[in-house]
Amino acid sequence: MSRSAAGGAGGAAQLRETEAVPVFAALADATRLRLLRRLSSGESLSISRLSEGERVTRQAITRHLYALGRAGLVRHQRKGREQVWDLDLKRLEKARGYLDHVAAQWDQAALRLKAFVEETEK
Amino acid sequence: MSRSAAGGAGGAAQLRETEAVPVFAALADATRLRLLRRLSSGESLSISRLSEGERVTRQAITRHLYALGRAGLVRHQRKGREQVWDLDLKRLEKARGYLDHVAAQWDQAALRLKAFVEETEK
DNA sequence: ATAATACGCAACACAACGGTTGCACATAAC
DNA sequence: GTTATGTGCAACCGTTGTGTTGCGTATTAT
Repeated sequence: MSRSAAGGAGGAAQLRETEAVPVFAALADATRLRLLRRLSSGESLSISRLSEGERVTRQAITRHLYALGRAGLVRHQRKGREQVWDLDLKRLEKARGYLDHVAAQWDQAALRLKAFVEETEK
Repeated sequence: MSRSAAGGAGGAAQLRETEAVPVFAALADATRLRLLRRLSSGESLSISRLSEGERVTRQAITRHLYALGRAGLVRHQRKGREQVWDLDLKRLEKARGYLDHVAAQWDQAALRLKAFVEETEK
């Protein structure tokens, strides 16, 4: 275990949670998680390329990509007749903060629960 | 930063991602995040208690709690005329694994992207 | 016994989500 | 110039999610 920052001074906790919602929503889909994973290779990929192997239409993939984009996880860029997508590292790092924050919250909960049990068993 | 475990041997990645979906879906709501936070105190809370301060009806809260329950994050228990809810620590730890997994994936993506840039700038 | 509290169930409304199809348009490729 | 490829746009549809209201039932308090 051991998590340092994130849950520390719980000042901005409230605000962070609301900010985290769109991120979690974006991650709540298997197709989108796959897209993110493919983009994690570091290679920019076009919509058609990203549609290969998926069982849904290109249009569906396009929508998923924009969904990820709205959450700030990916960006796109025109390249000839193609539209290529990349991870947005800056925002991604911020999003990671949300994950860490929630994880830290759960760690603290675990500690508190253990304390509860110990006190009860006294 | 620096993250060690969690994403380590990325063998079960595919499987984990699908398992993670319901968890992320459960976290993709401000009300549910608040409920989780309140339950993180370690104290078992009834539906009525958890409804206090929220701007939606008790029924809405009930549904949110069951949504969290379906994702395996919380459990409930009958106590007289009340139904009290707790965090499900065991499952919670597993869910934390999902968060760490995704976070680790992003870290690796960052490294790959840096490598990409360096190679391009040669 | 009566009243207050805590909850369960069911029906309903509405918006959001995920996916599809059909077609138009722009850019490469030949 | 023609053809093939990659996208964009819009309409449409079924499902799921979120919230409500109304009412019934169980438990606790007085």
